[in-house]
Amino acid sequence: MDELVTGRRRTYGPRDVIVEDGSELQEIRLVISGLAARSKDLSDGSRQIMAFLVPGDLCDIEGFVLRAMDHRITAVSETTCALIPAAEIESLLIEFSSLTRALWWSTMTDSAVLRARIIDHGRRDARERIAHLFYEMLIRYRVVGRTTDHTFPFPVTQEELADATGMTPVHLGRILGELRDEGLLEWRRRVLTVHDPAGLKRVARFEADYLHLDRTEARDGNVAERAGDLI
Amino acid sequence: MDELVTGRRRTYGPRDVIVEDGSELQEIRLVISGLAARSKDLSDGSRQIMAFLVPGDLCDIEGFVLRAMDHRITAVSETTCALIPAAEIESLLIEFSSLTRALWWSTMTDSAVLRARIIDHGRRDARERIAHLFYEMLIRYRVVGRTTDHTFPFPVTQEELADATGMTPVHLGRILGELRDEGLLEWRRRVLTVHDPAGLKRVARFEADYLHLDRTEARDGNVAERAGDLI
DNA sequence: CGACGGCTTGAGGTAAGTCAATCCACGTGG
DNA sequence: CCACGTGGATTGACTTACCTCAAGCCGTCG
Repeated sequence: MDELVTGRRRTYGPRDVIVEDGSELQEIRLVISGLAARSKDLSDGSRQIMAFLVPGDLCDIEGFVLRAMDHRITAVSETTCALIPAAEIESLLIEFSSLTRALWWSTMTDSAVLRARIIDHGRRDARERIAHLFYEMLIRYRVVGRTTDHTFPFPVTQEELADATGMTPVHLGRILGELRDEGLLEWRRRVLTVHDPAGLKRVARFEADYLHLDRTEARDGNVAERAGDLI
Repeated sequence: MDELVTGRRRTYGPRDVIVEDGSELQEIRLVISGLAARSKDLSDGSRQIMAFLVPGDLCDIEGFVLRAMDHRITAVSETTCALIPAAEIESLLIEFSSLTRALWWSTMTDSAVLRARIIDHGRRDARERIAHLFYEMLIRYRVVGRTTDHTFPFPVTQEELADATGMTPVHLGRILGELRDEGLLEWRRRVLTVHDPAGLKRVARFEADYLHLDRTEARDGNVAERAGDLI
């Protein structure tokens, strides 16, 4: 690794954007000094910082493996990064078998989902969190071909759902009742039925980018066909 | 991938533990059917589910790469997994250069930190979250050799810190004042001084396992020397 | 039939949010 | 060297989202 960081460097001032949300990358950045932050700006103007990057941390391998960044990296204080050029990385990818690449890709998307969960907990209220989780699960079940409409078995208890969304079973139950009364969904007998997907997506303030469905390197290329109406 | 899943399988009933927290792994599990959850049980009896695993998701590559799991995986409904034996995976690792392995390891520890953040947000209050973040940063700065005592430059604004801990700058400021008044720490002029590391660790309910410091495959093996007193 | 696990409903209580004023340190220019 | 402006921190009064405890309900299974 050391030999890679001897190359080109770049220094960013406080609040400078190091890697833009949505960008496709030609190089990987390694923090040499300073402090940077992974963050996501939400539609309502709030922001969630998901991680701080200290010297020695890599900024954007996910952008490289997944093709597009699903969040932004900014300098907090003055920060200098080593730029590891595309060529160096490409040579790495060549040594990967397709299985290795699939594993790599899978862990990256897992992290992306974790980041989404952090945003949920940090900057969304109970309604939004529940809606977001349900909508995400709907898409994921669709993508793996476990359902073709807006219904799927979701065999968790309210207590488990509360543990996932970081709230009390009691409060979860209340909000669930609201969503039901509003005709958005029904969740009875361990089966979830989404009556109004568009409405659910709206209350969740859902953005699908973090699932990286467009570039699925996995076995099926027909994601659009399976979940296109939801994204 | 398909050819790997033709082998041995195992089925788990609801609430069965699929992979235990802290275990070292001999095989990787792939969810074939059912629903599983990554979760962590906290000392106060509460639990945080960090992700649901649907068919096609891998359970425990992190346990394989990082050596020990930092959380637990349980079946939610009846779940069957394909067991991919160690030998298959070892053969993968052989094709990795040490650089590839370093990258791999780095993304895995990143995910672990993300999971810690989810636990923070879901199951800890403002005090605990702030304390936890500060303590984690202290350790990370120590590990990369940026400080040797309990002081380090932490040049973020209160607003940024609030965005990271998922709260309001106002509330953050109040709690910060409490921690200061209690003599735990001081954070002035962008420099953090931890007066009482043990106390801070206690209010954070900090457990170091998720940082995977024991098995650092990175360039320095002297983590214990650098941060041993904190863990 | 009763028992049990899970869901629902209700009445308070508390942590954290909102809005807004004030304060303080620092930098800049007259 | 002081006046001023600015970004960030602090303080206060009030509101709200969510929690706690506790009782009641309902479907399932023995």
